[in-house]
Amino acid sequence: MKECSIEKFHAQCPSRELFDQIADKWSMMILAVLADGPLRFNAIKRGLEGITQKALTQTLRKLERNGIVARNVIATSPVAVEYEITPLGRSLIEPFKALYYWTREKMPEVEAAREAFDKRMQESA
Amino acid sequence: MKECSIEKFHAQCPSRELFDQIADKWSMMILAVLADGPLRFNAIKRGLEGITQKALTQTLRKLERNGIVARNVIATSPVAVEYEITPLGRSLIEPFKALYYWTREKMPEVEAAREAFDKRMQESA
DNA sequence: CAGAATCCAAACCGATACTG
DNA sequence: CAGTATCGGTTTGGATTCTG
Repeated sequence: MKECSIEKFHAQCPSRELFDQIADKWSMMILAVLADGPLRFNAIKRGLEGITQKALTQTLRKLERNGIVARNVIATSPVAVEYEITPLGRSLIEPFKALYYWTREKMPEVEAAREAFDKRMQESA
Repeated sequence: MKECSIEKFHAQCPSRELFDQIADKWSMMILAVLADGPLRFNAIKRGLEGITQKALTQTLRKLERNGIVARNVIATSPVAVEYEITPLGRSLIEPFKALYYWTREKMPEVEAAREAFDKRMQESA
């Protein structure tokens, strides 16, 4: 594996590959939803409007594989499964929150930029 | 538009929609590459191994529309186009860097988790 | 409840060719 | 140089159905 820096991202860089995996919207949102404590499958689903069962399952598996969430099966009937953030996953919350708060704070500026852009495009068309 | 909090992401929440747009790997990587100063199209491309011209164009347009990068056409022959981070975009670098450094720092833990997970899967199969 | 399996449409993706 | 346009191929995503 090649090494890589923040200035130059090699396709084979292991950090970059991990970056690709965690930097998707559902991963971030699931972590946010789990931040306050463990939740069961359908509880997570309820917290993430718009996610399908399939996408949730896939993303949870990915997070589990990367050691970011833990999957605990509780042997009741019917079985309950609860998902919990690991300590590793917890260390990821701070960076994610900063990003999320950025979007809330900068929304007005972004909206203005979009309007200006769309107007420019419209004029040149 | 519905409001939403970090605990509950509504599908129509404007912050969430913005979040979806910026939280993709190429956006983050382009910003990192531009962090030290403006670069021209092909220079950015050289910094991002694996990106296609199409993906780069699309991502740059998206970033431009959201006010994160500025596109400056320099009227030479042939024309030169340089991309530059805006102040708004610059405010996004800190959160992104934190995320990137996380991947570098936690890589060993993640690798270990993956091996353990794959072993569990293999055993149950 | 917590998924797995399946199917189909839609989005995306890279490769190629072309342009001012 | 900095793109646009196009075209299969593949992946993705949603909806639905089924199960221990």
